[in-house]
Amino acid sequence: MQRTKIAELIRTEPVGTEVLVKGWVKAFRNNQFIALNDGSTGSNLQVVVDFEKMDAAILDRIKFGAAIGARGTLIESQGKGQRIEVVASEVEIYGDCNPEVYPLQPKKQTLEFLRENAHLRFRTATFAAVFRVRHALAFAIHKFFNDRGFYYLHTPIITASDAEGAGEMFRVTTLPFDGTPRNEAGEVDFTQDFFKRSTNLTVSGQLEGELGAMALGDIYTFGPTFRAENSNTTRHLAEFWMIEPEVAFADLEDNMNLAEDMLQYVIRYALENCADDLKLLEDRLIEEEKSKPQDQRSELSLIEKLRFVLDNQFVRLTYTEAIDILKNSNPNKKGKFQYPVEGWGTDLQSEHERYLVEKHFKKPVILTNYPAEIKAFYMRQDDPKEGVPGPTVSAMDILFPGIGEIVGGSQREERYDRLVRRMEEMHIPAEELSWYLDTRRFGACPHAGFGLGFERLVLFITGMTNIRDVIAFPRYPGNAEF
RNA sequence: GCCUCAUUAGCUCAGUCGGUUAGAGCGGCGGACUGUUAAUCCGUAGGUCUAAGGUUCAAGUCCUUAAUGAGGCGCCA
Repeated sequence: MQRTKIAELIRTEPVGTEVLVKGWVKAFRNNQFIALNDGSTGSNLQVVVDFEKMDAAILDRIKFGAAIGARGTLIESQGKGQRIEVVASEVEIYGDCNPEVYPLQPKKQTLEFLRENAHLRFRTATFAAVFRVRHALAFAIHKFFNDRGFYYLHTPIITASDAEGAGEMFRVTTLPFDGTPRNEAGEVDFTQDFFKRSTNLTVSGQLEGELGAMALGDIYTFGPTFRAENSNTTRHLAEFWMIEPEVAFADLEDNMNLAEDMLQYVIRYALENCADDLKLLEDRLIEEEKSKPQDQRSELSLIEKLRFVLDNQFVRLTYTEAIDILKNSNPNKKGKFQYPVEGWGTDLQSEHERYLVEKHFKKPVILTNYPAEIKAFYMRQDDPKEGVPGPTVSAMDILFPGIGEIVGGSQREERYDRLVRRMEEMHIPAEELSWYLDTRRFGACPHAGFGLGFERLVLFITGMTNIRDVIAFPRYPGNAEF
């Protein structure tokens, strides 16, 4: 007999038919009622067994966590709390689960405990919901770009370019640590390495992405990204997934529109396709915040927050405008900022970004036209503008409440001379990036793109608070478990 | 990397001013009940108080160092 998934049964409710269901025991109440979950939905299916007729040896093996199959008739539930249930005529045990040694318990477990048992945490309702939503978001991103005529470009994971300055890199090598080959100058001789040169894991697919965009028009990447920064926060991972669209014949305005459309599209997709899981995550968040003082709780529920992002345009303002707002803000005047906002030209601290997003505007904010000094070499140099103290670039950062920077992007500097001059100023070796500069020598065009931290998006949409809880097996300083 | 806080039963936590035998809930185990919904009821076992050193007549409690975890900051997506 063909097994039916629980999500299918709940959707179609084929009352009166014989069904076979397979899943894991989430509860066994009253020696009679099995709550069965197979991962197809957060909802459990109630399987009713007749303990007087059932083999006692089987009955005894129906434990929390055990994998079982149950065959029987699907009926309208005789009890409250669910619409349908299966009256089992036969129960088969596939895998026992000894409660004396099984780390999980049918109770609330802390996220910290589950993080240490990441190999088992998919089995909890919260994490199953997180990973179903994560899947839906990944799918929605591909759908969004595909429907708009973007091509999914796989940029390399191993890269020889060390010139981006996007962060510390993980070295990739097959050279031995003991007796590492040296050249005459005493330096490590990378000509003997696998690639005959020094290589690292990628910190960004952008430069390669730009190459694709110069022929395919609109491309995006969606792949693993590695940063060897010693970052210990709830927003950073050493291995994370990044989405990087790159669009030919586009300027900063187009770039902002694309990013805002994409974020709203995937949030709408999640609301429409993950309603049950989002409700579960919303309830979890409410429960978690009960232990917090009133003023630290969220003003909006999770689903309200997501709808709010859909219903409101993101605020767009320049760095220069943001500095003015911050300078004149109450916390700045009263000395409440740890880093007082004094002048134009320094980077914003996360407390400043939080103030703008969470207190001043209370909605997502796109900050643009940052000082050139604090941004990457490839960003397009703006024309001087009245009231702006120094040179700026066509950069944009999208700031989300609770997350901070979720998107960072820019219009790219397509003018060869200006790009090369900027690289010289920033001591970036042009010869190493000659392939990149070729895009500016042959058929250059205005273009723009951005990077979206996928886990930060998942974090925002699931209402989880630690990025280590929205990726299956998080990698961060001191931890590469599982 | 810096700052703050934490570490007591399988899990979540309480433990008073340093003072006799370290407690609770959940979970486990045994039993009862049998239309339950975190099932309920009765009984029961379970502890190197993170580690090492120190102060003291006496340390879960005070001090030092370390490990691990959490949160904040920096770096950023």
